[in-house]
Amino acid sequence: MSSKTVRPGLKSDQQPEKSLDLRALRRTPGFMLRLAQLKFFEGFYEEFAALGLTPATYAIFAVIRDNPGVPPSSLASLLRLRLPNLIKILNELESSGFIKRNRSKADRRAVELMLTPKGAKLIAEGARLTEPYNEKMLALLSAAEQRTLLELLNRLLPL
Amino acid sequence: MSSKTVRPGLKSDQQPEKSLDLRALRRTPGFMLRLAQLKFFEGFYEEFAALGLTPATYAIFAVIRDNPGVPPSSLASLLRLRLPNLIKILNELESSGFIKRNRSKADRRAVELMLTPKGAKLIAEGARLTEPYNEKMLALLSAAEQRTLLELLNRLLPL
DNA sequence: TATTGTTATACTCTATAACTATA
DNA sequence: TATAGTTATAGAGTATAACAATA
Repeated sequence: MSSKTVRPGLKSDQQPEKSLDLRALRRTPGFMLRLAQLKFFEGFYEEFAALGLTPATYAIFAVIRDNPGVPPSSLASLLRLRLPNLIKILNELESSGFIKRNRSKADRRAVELMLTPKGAKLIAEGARLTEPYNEKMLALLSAAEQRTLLELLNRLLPL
Repeated sequence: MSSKTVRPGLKSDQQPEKSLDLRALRRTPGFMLRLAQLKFFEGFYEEFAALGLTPATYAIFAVIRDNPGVPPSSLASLLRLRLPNLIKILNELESSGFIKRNRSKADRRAVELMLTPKGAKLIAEGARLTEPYNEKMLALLSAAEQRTLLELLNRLLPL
């Protein structure tokens, strides 16, 4: 993976602001979700920097791994990426040798995405970092609470 | 507020992808948090489009309302915005007459942010939309589950 | 004509560097 | 010298329009 994808992220040395009334924002799920997502993404860049994986490429690799032959259009709608933006990422991943594009024989407009052995190796290495990464991000919650949070998010989002 | 801040968002007519193995992503909190945040932000733009409020300006207004005199630096670190990016938003809000900047008498480098009556009126109108908006976004969860989700997010994030 | 993939491109968001004025 | 605010600007993410190939 190219190293330019590794971002610095916000400095983590900033302690929570004191003596401000934040009750309104704390009761705002959308705001709290944004902060939570920032926390996870910043932690991701630190944890997976060595592999050059970003949240987007990690998800792309995982879906292709579990669904070989998935077309770009399905991948885009699933990951909530616009097709042209996904195509740009796929172009980089293909020219770097991580994925392969096959034309479908049934419908020659359609493209079937596959991991190359190099791509399969990369996502396998990434998968080994996933458990400790999630544990670090969720460390402030008990094991039961972690399961509850994940379950509530899944019910909130009809995937 | 300027109408250019109203964004279309993703089409909501896309039904969840069927017959794909998404178990890995469903067990990935970071990915689910991203989807949840997208859902809330897209819903926000629809709900608050008439007022011209964005998630960012809503949060800015709410913090200044509850903490009159708060300096831009505190606001930036609280909302996880870089100071230069916040300044650009504050410039627009001030030239539109929603906020006011005062120089601190104790330290003339410091700026104290206040809402104008026009700004106070706008966030008050926004606040009236907040309850039904949150209820719509969280409709797939029971009232108890909604409270649990919010509590878990708060514990995850030491504000 | 409609659909899949793709390119080109514009816009928004987010980042760093450098400047000012005060301390 | 250090800090708060600001400006300028570059980079990443995300949006639409238009096109080619195929159905």
